[in-house]
This record gives sequence, C-alpha cells and structure tokens, in this order.
Amino acid sequence: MKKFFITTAIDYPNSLPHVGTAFEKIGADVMARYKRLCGYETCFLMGNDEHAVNVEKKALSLGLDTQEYCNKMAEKFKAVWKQLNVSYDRFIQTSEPAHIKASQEMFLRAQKNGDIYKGKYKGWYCNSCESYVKEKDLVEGKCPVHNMPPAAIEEENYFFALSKYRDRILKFIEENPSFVEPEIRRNEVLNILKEGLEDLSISRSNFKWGIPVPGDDSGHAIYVWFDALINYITGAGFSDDAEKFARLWPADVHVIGKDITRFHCIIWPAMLMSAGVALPKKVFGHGFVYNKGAKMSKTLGTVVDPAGVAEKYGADTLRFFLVRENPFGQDGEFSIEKLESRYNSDLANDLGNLLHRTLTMTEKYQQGRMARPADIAPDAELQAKLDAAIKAYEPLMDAFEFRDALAKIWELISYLNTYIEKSAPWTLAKEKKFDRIAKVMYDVCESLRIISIMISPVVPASAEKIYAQLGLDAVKPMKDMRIEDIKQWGAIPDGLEVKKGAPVFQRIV
RNA sequence: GCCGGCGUAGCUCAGUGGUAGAGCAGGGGACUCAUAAGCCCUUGGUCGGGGGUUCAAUUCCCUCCGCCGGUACCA
Repeated sequence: MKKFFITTAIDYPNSLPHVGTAFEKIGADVMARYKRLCGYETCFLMGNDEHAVNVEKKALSLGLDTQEYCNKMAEKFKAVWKQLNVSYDRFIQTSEPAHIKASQEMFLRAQKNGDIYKGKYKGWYCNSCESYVKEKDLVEGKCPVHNMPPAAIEEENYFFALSKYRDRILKFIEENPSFVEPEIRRNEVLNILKEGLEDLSISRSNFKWGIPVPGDDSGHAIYVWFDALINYITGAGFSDDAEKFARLWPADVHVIGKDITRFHCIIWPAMLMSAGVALPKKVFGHGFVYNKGAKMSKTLGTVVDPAGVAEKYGADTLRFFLVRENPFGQDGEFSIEKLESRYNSDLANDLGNLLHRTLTMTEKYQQGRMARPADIAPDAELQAKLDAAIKAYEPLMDAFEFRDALAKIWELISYLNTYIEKSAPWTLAKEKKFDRIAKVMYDVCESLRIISIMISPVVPASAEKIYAQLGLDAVKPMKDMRIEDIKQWGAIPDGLEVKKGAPVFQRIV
C-alpha cells in the first residue's frame, strides 16, 4: 500500500494554540484526509515541543513540576485538535523516552561522523531574564524587557559542523525544485545558502529541563531546536520501531510556518546527512494568519482562540473559512465578520440551500425517491462543469492549493443552482413532465454526491451530513469513499430514498 | 545596506504587448422548489507616481513612493 507521512511543526506548550497555529494543523489535516481518500496509508504526526526555557518558566510560575505541566498541556492541545477535527495519528511529546533516545542517537551519530566539537558560544545574557537575548532584539544595546545592558557571555558548547554541509545542501535543493515550497521560500533558502553557513551551537550548559548530551557529565543539555527537529523521526519510529521507521521514513512533507524554513531546509537536512538518514521529500512553509493586519500576539491582544470559534460556529466553519479564504502558502486574514460572510454565502446560500431545495423537490415531486434516468449522461453543460472541477481537484489538492480546488468546486455548485433555475422543476410539475424532473433531480443529487466527497477533507462532518441526507448511507458508508468515487457518474441506485433533515448549514443572521 | 515580493473596482484577488476580469458587497428585475436563499441584469477602476522602448503597455525597461518578507541560534 502506498504510504503518506505528513508532519506539522511541534508547538511550545507555554500557551494554548491560536488560530494561526490552527491554520497549520488544519491545512495539514486537509492534506492527510485527502491522501486517505486517495487510498494512502497515511500517518499524520504532530505534537508539542517541551524542552524550552519558556515552558519550564511557565511551569515554575504555576508551581508545577515541568513534566506534569507538559503532560497537562499535551492533553489540552489534543482536546483542541480533536475539537477542530484534526485527524492526527500520532501526537508526540519531546519529553517522552523514545524521543530522548532518538535525540541522543542522532547526537552520537553526528559525533561519530566527526561533525560535533566543543567551541565557544558568544551571546548577550540578560541577568534579569536569566537567558540569552537575541542581538536583533536589543534596543540601543539594552535588553528590551528590562532596559539593562546584557552581559557578553562566552560559554563552552557543543557545535555542529553545519558549514561542512553547505555545498551538498545547495546542490540538493538546486536539483530538487520541489523540496522547498512555495517558490518564495525556496528562493530564500537558496539565498541563505549562497551567503554561506556557520557552524551551530547545539547545547547549553546547566539546563535541568532538557535532553542530556550523551557521554557528557558536565551538565550539558541538547539545545531545544536540535531535539525539536528530531521529533519527526522519533514519530516515525526511529528509536523504538525499526519496521515502522522503514515504512514511514522519509517523510513525504513537513508542513511548517514560513518563519522556521531555515531550520527545516538547511539545518535539518544537514543533521540527517550527518547521521546517514534519508532526507524528507518536501518542506512546505505556509503563511501566517493575521488579525486586522496584525500578527496574532498575546501582548497585542490579537489572539483568536480557535476552540472558541469552533464552539460557536462549528469546526467545519472555521476549517472552511481558513482553507477557502487563504492560499495555504500565503498570508491570510482572520475576522469573525469575514468568517460569517463566507459561511453564509458559500455554505448556507450556495451549497446548503442547493441541497435543501433539491431534497424538498425530490420529496414533493417524486415521493422522496431518486429515479435513475434511462439516459444517464448529464447534459453537456453540466458535464463540462463536472469535468472542470474533477480534473482540477487532484493536482490542486496535491499542491496544497486547497483554496483553488474549492473555488472550482464552488463553480460547479453555482452552476447547479443555475441548472435548477433553467430547468424549473416547479414549472415542469405543472406540465406533468415528471421524467424530466427526475432527470434534473438525479443530475443534481449525483453532483452533490461527488461534491460531498470532494469537500470531505475540508469539512468532514458536514460532508457526512450531506452524504447521509442524500440517502447514500444505505448504499455504502461515507468512510469507504475513495477518490475513484468522484469519477464514477451514476452511483446513486434507482429508487434510493433521500433523508432530508435540518439544513446542514443554517444561515447566521 | 543587500536580496526578493507586492501595490488592479468598496473588500479579497485573477490577468494579458493591443485601450481590463471574477467572487463578495451595493443597485434593479422576473420567478417560487428553497435557509427573504437561488436565478437574470447592473453601478463601479485614468490597473501606486513619473519617465522610456513600441504602431500600441496595466502587461517590457528605468526611476520614485508605499507596504511586506529574507538577511543564522526566532518553531
């Protein structure tokens, strides 16, 4: 069986996910669900990145044991993802034993390969922050939080010989145009590589909360991002399930935020090369979701809680809005006004009402049963719209162009409303042309069957409702639907009884 | 500073060397199966400013303005 291994970035559990984080998980989930639809054995990995100073600080501030705090947060994260219908297969915590083992193994492999050495790390240390302050964050040479000049500190750390891999990575990325997507991210990576690379410090001394550097008793811990990247192979079974690892690795795609492109496209490949592990096939850097033009941030008060939105509007509404409104590779905008507007126009008015009016007419004009027409082929114009949506679907979905795939589907939906209008079954009824009505109803219901399958990766719960109202549960469960089913016209059997229920998408007033 | 992207109708965006398109919003109309939804028609833009190449530029080149991203220890 073909496999598909997809990952998202792991998150710092010092606060709960916001809509921007949800954008990433939902985008990846749409891909995972789509690949399952295509018949792939799909593994969708996500998790939390726990070995961070901020996480430890947060735990301490709450008077909790760090591990205990992380475990609680992991449950909370999982609850949010479940609420958003994010269908992950494996949720990793970087504090778990398998990951500690994998990280140490990676460190040892790099060391064995001669890529790890001790060197001096120089940084600006703020005594009040009790941490290093990034040079670019300094304001007039002072710590922006405490307005104090930080101390220049030198620390002996382990370094990773990243510079050694520059040529190989550059060559790899030049030869594999689809390794980094979208294009803009690839260009940035190529630029960075052309400017040259320096080695990286990958440990910190005196960390209690972290993975100990193997074979070092001086209190060094592996620096957070080095162990964070390794989560991808841990999740695939690197340290605890060789068979699984052989099956899943290399990852088909790492879905990440555009801000961490460098880690995934340069450092991570170098680590893997050093350890003799295959490189992932693709890294996709998605855009950010803004709130009224501003980045979502706690301090600005612009954070939107995805669980709250899902609670009020339903997970599918949030999922649909994010995917329909924003190209996955580019930045987008979130607002409740836009969400409501998109919901009403696309879901309630166009799709929901189309289903509802069709089922009502089926009940009214043909006793709620479908009649399979003798001439099964749809009218030429409908056929053309169907072909356009179906042909565009797979290439667009495969390329993370979910927005455009949906746009094509909505062109079809829009046409179906026009088709009903042109056919005017209510007039046909007065003229007693019931064969023609049956044909129109069949065409529309068949189209809706196909549409329900095509939109199921984006709005899984609603797609099932549509499928069920069409009465198709009686034929085959929706979970058994595969991509082939969208190409097969005429699957609705003669005499199938529709199961009209409450409107699937009730208008927001 | 350097590299890259963007600036097109109220909003979100598409687009081409031959004097601009879609969706939403706004306005009007006919209908009634439907969630006052759907359908049809329609208002609306000197395509950021300036210059150049060309018979012709929104589309190519230069320049200016504005916004954004990258420019290593930020997941």
